[in-house]
Amino acid sequence: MGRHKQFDEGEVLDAAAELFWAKGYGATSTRDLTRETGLSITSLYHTFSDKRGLYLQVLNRYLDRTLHERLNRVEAKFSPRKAIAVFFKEMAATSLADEQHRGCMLVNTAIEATSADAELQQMVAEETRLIESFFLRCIRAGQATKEIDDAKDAKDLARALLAVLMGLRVLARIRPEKSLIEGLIGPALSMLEPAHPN
Amino acid sequence: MGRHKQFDEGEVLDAAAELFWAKGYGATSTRDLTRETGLSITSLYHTFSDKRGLYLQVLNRYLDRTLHERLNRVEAKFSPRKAIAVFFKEMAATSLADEQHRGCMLVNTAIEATSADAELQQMVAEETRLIESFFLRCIRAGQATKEIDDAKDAKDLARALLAVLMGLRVLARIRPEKSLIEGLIGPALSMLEPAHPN
DNA sequence: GACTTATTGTATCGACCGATACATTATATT
DNA sequence: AATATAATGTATCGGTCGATACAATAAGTC
Repeated sequence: MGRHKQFDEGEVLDAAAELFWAKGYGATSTRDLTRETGLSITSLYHTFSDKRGLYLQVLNRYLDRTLHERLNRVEAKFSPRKAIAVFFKEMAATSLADEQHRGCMLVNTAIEATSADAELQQMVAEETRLIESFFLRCIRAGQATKEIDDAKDAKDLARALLAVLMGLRVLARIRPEKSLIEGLIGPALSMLEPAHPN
Repeated sequence: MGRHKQFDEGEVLDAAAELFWAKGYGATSTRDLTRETGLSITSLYHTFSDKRGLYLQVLNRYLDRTLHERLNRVEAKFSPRKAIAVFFKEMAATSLADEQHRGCMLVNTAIEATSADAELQQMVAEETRLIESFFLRCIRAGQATKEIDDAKDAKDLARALLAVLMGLRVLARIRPEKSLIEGLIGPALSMLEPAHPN
């Protein structure tokens, strides 16, 4: 065998994520990446194939850490209704805590990825289906226990929640105001509430 | 005086919009713009100052035609509750009718514009406040006539509707499915409904 | 019709892009 | 220690970027 890597791959992906997340794929140059990661351009290409390969690994790492972990955790830990609420509250808190106002890397990718990169588009679309199906499972489970209004269509409810989430993440990037981001959650969650007498 | 322009400025802006809307600002080159508009690079720069100046004019024209017109029309023509519903339904129809799945140019700009262009960011933020205030006016007017649940906070309701709209436009770009885009509107509008007895 | 002024076309600038060639260095195996 | 192999550093490739210089052209004013 030969020489060992002198860097930690995870740390490099984190450093690259800083750039890709804040500036997007196109606006991040390979020079930017060498500066931020400390790696030479040769090592970058040797390890991650090319710029797009690096981006895909960065995005997958981001999704695992920011999204999948949260989805799994809240679904396992809370009642259906509560899981959705906690999910949104954590998303709001995470968004507001980011001083760079980078928004959501998935949403950013969704907007930047054109039809020229069908594979990436497909990946992003699939990820939103994952979120939608989380909402749908929670809603159906909650409807079974009357925790959630079962007069409403579960599929459409899940779709609406997905839209609220995407919107929250867009707004977090351009208008990272506590009152805006946190305020919108209440009415969104009220979609789930059973109708109550006046 | 000298020679007259040999092109219609509006047509040029429309042609440029095709590119900027579909590919974004950064991914559209000045060569692309000359090809699509038919203008020489000299005329482009002479007329619109530079690439960014052209983009700003394109965006403003887009907002006037796609957003402002619709806001003014539905608010003047329909009851508050109905105005919001028609606004969303038209947005859904417009989104689904776009075979190129370009989404919303305002949302696309919101995501692509980094803190490096504070002026553009401010412009986008201001535009979302315009939409939010439309929702807020409708909600308050609807609450006064009991057409909209007046037990809910009008500001937060408007914020939630804004998020749904942004989310709808994101989804329209990556998942332009009729059932998804149209389905999410029902639950979103149900946020406005007065609570009803079981 | 001479002159002025605005528009247009061509050719090109320096900068930066993603990517690679090639030599060098370091480490595991034998 | 010799050798094989992987990681690294430097230098640079051809291509494209946004923008401009400059000459040519056309249409207004006098």
